[in-house]
Formats: sequence, structure tokens, C-alpha cells
Amino acid sequence: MAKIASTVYEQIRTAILSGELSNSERLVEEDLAVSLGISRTPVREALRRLAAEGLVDVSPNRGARVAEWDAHDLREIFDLRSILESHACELATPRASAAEIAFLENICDEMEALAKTELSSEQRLPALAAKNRIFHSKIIEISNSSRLGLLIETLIHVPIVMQTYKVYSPEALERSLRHHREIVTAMKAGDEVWAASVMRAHVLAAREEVLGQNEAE
Amino acid sequence: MAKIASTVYEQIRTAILSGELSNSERLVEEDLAVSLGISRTPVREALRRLAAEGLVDVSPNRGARVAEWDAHDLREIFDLRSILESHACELATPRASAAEIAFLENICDEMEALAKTELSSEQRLPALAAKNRIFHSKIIEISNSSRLGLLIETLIHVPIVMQTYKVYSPEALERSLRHHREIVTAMKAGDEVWAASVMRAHVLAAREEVLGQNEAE
DNA sequence: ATTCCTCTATTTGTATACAAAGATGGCCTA
DNA sequence: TAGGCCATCTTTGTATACAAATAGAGGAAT
Repeated sequence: MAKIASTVYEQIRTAILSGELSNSERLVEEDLAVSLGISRTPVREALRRLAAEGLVDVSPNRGARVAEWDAHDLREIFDLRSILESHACELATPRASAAEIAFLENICDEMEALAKTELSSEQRLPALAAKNRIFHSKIIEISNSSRLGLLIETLIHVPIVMQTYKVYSPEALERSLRHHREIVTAMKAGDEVWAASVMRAHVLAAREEVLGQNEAE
Repeated sequence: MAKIASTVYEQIRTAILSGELSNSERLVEEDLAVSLGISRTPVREALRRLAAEGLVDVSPNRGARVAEWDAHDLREIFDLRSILESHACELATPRASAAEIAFLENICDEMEALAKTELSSEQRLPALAAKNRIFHSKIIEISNSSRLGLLIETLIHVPIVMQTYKVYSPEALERSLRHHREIVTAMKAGDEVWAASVMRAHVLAAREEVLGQNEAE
């Protein structure tokens, strides 16, 4: 058990991303430590790591709180995602192998099948969100730019971004799936401008869905 | 003295960025601690923070080393900078006030004056590099996107990027200054496409200078 | 009653101690 | 002599102890 710090980091992180901890909740080192049965040292390390990723805010001598995002933050995040992920598409298109295209097509199939099932939203949406993440990650992976991947990751480490599908209307969901399909088609055709453009539209459309929901609150 | 960790973080960071520590040098916590007259705890915190920024690599149970960058890394970094900084220009152009434009023009004046002086390179280049950083930072500031600023910062926290001017030929330096001037002209004209295009060219030109130098080694 | 101040309790920041994992070097064997 | 194994030594990871700083409550003065 050589890395308690990493374990507790993961635990706190998933707790934040799932929304379990939210509302700028205070994260007291000692409390977390005793509740996990460990000392403050690894808890502290985990919190600083989360702070570096922007998931928690730390003030000197005043401790850590779960970070909060307002509409302006979300706009920034989706704008940057639209730029960076479309760039990933551009890089990925000439590099994608037939197998990788097939992999992406397969995810499209699975997501479309999931969308058609009669399962309740509570079951369907997490599954769709998971496939969605795999789809986007795969394109970034194909783009072969590790730093690009890191930049995008820091942007999507935000609860509401991780759960975008939860706020989607049925029409928005269908449009999203059509975007995925079109991105793969464009990549298959070797047209990186097409692929990048659809990806940009895809993320900007998501922005409007999320912002509309968020501002209405 | 409530923040030893921040102080030592700055010290190690500037040591790395200045090239004082380099060549994947090992950073032993205890050694740093005794040489600074403090305990390992704040040293450790500083190292983890630097690791999160990508300035050092840490392996579990094996400590920290100064990070290294190869030509592929540099290509990635400059490509992403070209995209993000041109986006910053695009956002900044419609927002820039007359005073901000004047500020940027003033930096152009100062840099051109510096370039003309008969000072030795050792004196001139650091001054130019400092002004250059201010120029780019100012545009990011005007763009009013804090996250964009953070993303760009993580990219330029790399020694060779900080010292780009050191590898510039006289022609490249002159071109760089003309780019700056043209960016301000475009922003003044309210033409964000023009401004963004020049910025993109500006960073991509820098990429070729640095890569040409680096690959030749 | 309100404001300001002080005192205390809580919480973070740093130091030190100890445990565990890696690296190093010498010795033994083939 | 080369290669592998064991012991030791170094270095990191975690726990605990202590110091410094902040927040909050309560009381005094106006």
C-alpha cells in the first residue's frame, strides 16, 4: 500500500465529479483524514493535487473548498474545448487507421442503440456519458499530442461537463449522436477540415444546452 | 514567514527556467531541504506543485527529476500556443480599450528601441524577453478568459520557450518585432481575424526558429 | 443595540520521527 | 572474469508533534 495519497486523491476526485461533494463545501484536512483512517499528510497532498487541477480552491492558512463554476466559467470551458477538440480532430484525421475508424464507428452504433432502448434515463444516461467520453478520448489519442490531451482533460474535469448528457433534451441528444456519426464520416473521408468543423459545432451546441439549463436555474 | 513552501517553489522554479538546473537532474528532497535550511515538508510540496505544472517528473518512490523536452514536445507546445494565443487575440480585439492599445504600442516602441541599442546580447536579450512576455500576457489579460491564460501558462513554463529570443537570428528578431507591431495595428483596426492570423504566424515562426536550433544540436 | 476588541478554539503550516521501497556495492558462485 | 544474489545504505512515503494563523464567540464600551 505504497500510495495512500493517490488513493485518497481518486476518492475525493470522484466524490467531487459525481456531485457528492459540492456547493463550495469546505474540505478540512483532519476531518477527511480521520474519516479515511489515515493521517493528514496524504490528504494534504491529494488536496494540493486537486487544487492544481482546479477542482478545489485553496487559500493560504484557510484551507480547501470544492471549486465552483458560474455561467462565465462554463462558457470559457466550452469555447476552449471547441477549439482544442476540433484541433484534435484535425490532427487525428490524417493519422487514423482503418481499425481506429472502425472503433469509432462501433461506439456510434452502441450509442445509437442505447438511445433507442426503453431504459429509464437513470440507467441510460450514465452509459451514454461513458461512451461519449470514450469517443472523445479516442480522437484525442489518435491525434497523438499528449499535451493537447492534458489541456483538454483539465477543462473537462468539471462536474457539469462530465454530466452534460443529463441536461440534454431528446432532440439535443439525437443531434449529438448525429454529430458523432458525421465526425467519423469526415475522418473516414480524410477531410480534416470537415471533421474539425463538425467537432467544433458539436461542442458549441453542447455549450448552448448546458448554458441554457444553467442560466435558467 | 507563513509560506516557506511557496518561496521554495519559486526558487526551484526559477532555477529550472533559467537553466540553472537542467539535464534531468535529480532533485533529492533532503538535499534541497538542508541547502535551504528548512524541512522536507515544504520542499516536497513545492516539488509536487512543479510536477503538476510539468516542470519536474516524479516517479513513485523514486523521487523527482527536472523534466526534459525533445523536438516533438516543442512542436506540440508551439502548435498549441499558436492556436491558443491567436484565439486570445481574437477575443481581445473587440475588448481592447484605447489605453490598452496604447500600452501595447508602448511595448513595441520599447522593444524596437532595445533592439537598436549597441548593448551586448547578454544584456539586450533578457530585457527583450521580459518585454515580450509582458506583450503576450497583456493580450491574454485583455481577452478576459482566465482559463485561456492558465492553459497558455502551463505551455510556456518550459525553459527553452522562456528563452526563445536567445536562439533568434537578427532577421528573426526583426520579424518578431514587426509581428508585434502588426498585431497591435490589427487590434486597433478592430479586425480580429487579422490580429489572430498575425499572432498565429508569429508563434509558428518562433517554432521554426526554435526547432531549427534544437534539431541541429 | 451595535460595534469593536480580545480570547479561545479550530485549522493550517512546518518540523521531526519512523516505516517501506529502491539503489548500490561487495561477495560468492560458476 | 562475469553474473547474480544478499546486505546495507539512501531516499521516499506516512504519521505524529508542535507552531502559527485565522475564525468565531463573547463581552465591554459607546
